Order: sequence, then structure tokens, then C-alpha cells
Amino acid sequence: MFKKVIIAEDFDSINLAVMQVLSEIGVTEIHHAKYCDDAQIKIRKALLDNQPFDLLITDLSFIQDNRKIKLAQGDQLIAWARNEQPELKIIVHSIENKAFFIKSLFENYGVNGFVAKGRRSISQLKKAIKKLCQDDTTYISPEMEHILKDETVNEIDSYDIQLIKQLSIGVSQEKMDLKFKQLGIEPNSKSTIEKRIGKLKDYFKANNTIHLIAIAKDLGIV
Amino acid sequence: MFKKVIIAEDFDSINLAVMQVLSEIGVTEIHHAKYCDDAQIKIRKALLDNQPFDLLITDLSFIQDNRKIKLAQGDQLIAWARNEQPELKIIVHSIENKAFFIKSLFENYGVNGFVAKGRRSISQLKKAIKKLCQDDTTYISPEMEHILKDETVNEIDSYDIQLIKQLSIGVSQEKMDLKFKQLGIEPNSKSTIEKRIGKLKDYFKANNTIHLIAIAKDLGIV
DNA sequence: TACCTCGTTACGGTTTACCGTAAGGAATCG
DNA sequence: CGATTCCTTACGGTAAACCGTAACGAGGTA
Repeated sequence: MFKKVIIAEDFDSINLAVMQVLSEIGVTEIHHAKYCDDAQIKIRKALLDNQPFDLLITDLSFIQDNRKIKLAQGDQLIAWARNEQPELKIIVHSIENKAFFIKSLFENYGVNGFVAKGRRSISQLKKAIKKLCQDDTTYISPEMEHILKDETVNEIDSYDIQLIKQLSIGVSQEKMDLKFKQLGIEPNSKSTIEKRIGKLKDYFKANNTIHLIAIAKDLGIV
Repeated sequence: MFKKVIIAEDFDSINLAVMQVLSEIGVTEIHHAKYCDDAQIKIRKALLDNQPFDLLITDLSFIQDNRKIKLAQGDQLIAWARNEQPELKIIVHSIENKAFFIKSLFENYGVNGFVAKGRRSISQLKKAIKKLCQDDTTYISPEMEHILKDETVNEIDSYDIQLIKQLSIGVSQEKMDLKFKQLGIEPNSKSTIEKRIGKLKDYFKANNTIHLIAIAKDLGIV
């Protein structure tokens, strides 16, 4: 079993529950943080003291309040931690269900597990922890398994996302070429942009661009 | 202090934490349900047994799984409960931050409290409960207080929402008049619809309709 | 070099969205 | 009853989005 674990989670109630889970399954040293910055400090200090954490359990979205912070969201904490302490096991514990985003956590940051917050998160969390401390695979909640297999996600690239993003913040298709030139994004002709939007509408079966943006918002692409 | 309390909350971890809070402040009989339907049954049974609940603490959004249900979301449970047992105190415990929606809970269903899930929800929950069992006012988390005063919310009505909704599911402005006639919504001329969309763009400072829908999605209006 | 492919770009015609103006109709008020 | 106001509707011109077609150009192949 893991010995030293840190939880990064803003909701105090979930924090409490996860700590209880950890102590139940025999983790002896449990730390927690309500801000990513605090988690970062604790992880760094543990490394310096030569008593590094074995496991990080982190949420993804942290509510922003008036406190000044450097790491605002869980993905930033994960990126930093993976770089700073590559062997650290990381379990994401989140309500997030955007395939695109979750998939990138596995692919880009090599997280070791994903447990969906929900009706069965406590037992899933136990399972995930037990699995990860034994072998070197990954754990993902059953209701999320399809995500890693979903092909949709691979077929839209960062160009498409940028396009959707600009549309959603009010840039017209008409002026998108100028915007893309400003941003140094290529290709950037009116024609190509027009075609790409057309392709996206086709892909997402959207009736028009408004519909497309609504769908993209729902999927959490932007 | 309240004697008999029921929690409706799908996340098992939060359920656990809230139950702990309740027992700490001296509630003797604590029930909980992971589905609105289950909560409904328990409330109904308690009424029939002449041992009604004093307080309902409910989430708003419940994850839908394969179980067949009648009451899908917290607002439906609230509407039913308020009608069935008018004197029941209701505290909403949710991460929801859509002004439009929360305001309507106070105005339409007369909920007695709103506690935002977050870093301080445990202490806020305690405060809310203590306040409501003493006097007959309402409690709302400090970070949400502005909502009840926010004027924005009053200036867009169900017509606007319907319009935004139809746009976001792919109905073009061009054909909106036909759609509205089908739905029996008036006024429904092209001209009025056009003007109303224009008003909304103005109101939300949107550059175009695409931008408008993106903003509306962010605000949780649809 | 000649040829093919594929992504990019240009262009023109049609449809839809956008925006101002004005006519019609119902409710209100003196 | 006429006047006023407000909401609804109609219309026309301009701008933007939409859609097909075709030219251009870089990279790979024979």
C-alpha cells in the first residue's frame, strides 16, 4: 500500500471523504490541500526532505476565489508534478466528462488513474489505489472507459479547436483570416477557414455554425 | 435543532461528509438518498407515518445512469416536496452558479437556503442549518448573495430562453418563425424574432449570434 | 521531367443574417 | 372618442455566410 499520499481538492466535504477512504485502506500519512499552489509546495517540500509522496489524488477544477494563485487548475498541477517527480502516481478524481480533455491527461501527462466523482466514487477510488500500488497499469472508472477508445477526439486537431474558440468569442468567419494572421496560425485564407468550418459542421452534424458552437460547448471542446 | 433530516445527493463522498456534519450538530435521525426518486419515497412515507422530515438538504444535478427514474433533478424534487409538504425546510446544496436558475428556486419554490459546494461548504452548511431552525428567514452562501440582487436575471424571460435554446439546437433564424408557430409560441414573425435576437446580442454584448450562444452556454442559460 | 495527389486559395452565385424604417393593431389615458 | 404608446409585423437594402467549382503550388512517384 502507498504510505504517503496527498489530496488536492477544493471541496471540503469531498476532501474529508477521501481522507477517510485512505485511512480505511491503510495509508498512514495523509496530507491534503484546498489549492493547487498548496499542494505544489507540499510536494516540493517532501521531495527536498527526501520523503516524497507516493501518490497524488487531485481534482481538476478548482473554484477561483480572491486568493492570488499560480496554479489555478488541476491539469496545471499535474503537468508540474509529472515533470518535477516523474515516478509519482497520479489519480485524477473529477466530475469532468469531456472526452477530449480527459484523454489528453493520459496522453500528455501520463496520469495513472481517473476516478469519476459520482455515486460509486468511494469504492472506485479504493479499487484504483489498490490497483496502482500493485502493478504498473492505469485505472479508469467504468463509465469513462469508452473515452480512451473514442476516435472522435483524434480527428479534430488544435487548428479546429482554435477556430471554434475564436468563433465562440465573437470573431466572425469573415474576419477570421485577419485574426489567424495576427495569431500566426496557418492556413488562414477565407476559403480554407470557410471549408474547415464546413467540415466541422459536417463532422458534428450541425445545421449551422451556431449549432456547431453549441455542440462544441456541450462537449467541452471550448 | 432539527430532529429528522434527509439528504438527497448522488456523490457518495459528499453524502458521507454531510451526514457527518449533521450528526456533529446534534441531528438525531439522518436519512439519505442517492436518487431523487428514493428521496421522494422516503419523504412520502415519513408523512404517511406521521413522522415527517423537518429538513431536506438536496443537490440540484444528479448524474443520470441506466436506472429508470421519474424525478431526474433536484429542482423537480424540490417542486414536488414543496407542494406535498409545504412547511418542510429545504436547503439546496449545489455547485450550481447560474444566477437565473438559483433565483428561480427562491422565487418559484420558496427554498429556505442555498449553500454553495466549495472550500467552506461544511461550515456554511452548519450555519445555514442553525439559522433555519431558529428563525424563519433564508440562508444563502456569501459568494452567492449577489444573485438575489442581480437585475440581469429579470430582464430575460422564458421567451428569450426558448429562442436561445432553439438556436443552440440548430434552428436557423430564418426558420424560427415556423418553429415557434409549431410550438405555439407568440409572437412569431421573422421580424420580431430578428429583433429579439438583436436585443439579446445587445444585452449580452455579443458580436454576433454565434457569440451570443457561446455566452448563453457559459452562463448556463441553456 | 512529366504526372498525380492533396491541401490551399480564389471567385461567383445563392441563401441567410443584419439593420433601419415604417405600417398595422391593441391597450391606455385624457 | 381621438390621441398616444408600445408591441408586432412587413419590407428593402447591405453584409455575411454558405456552397460549388476551379486554379495554384508543394511533395511524392514513375
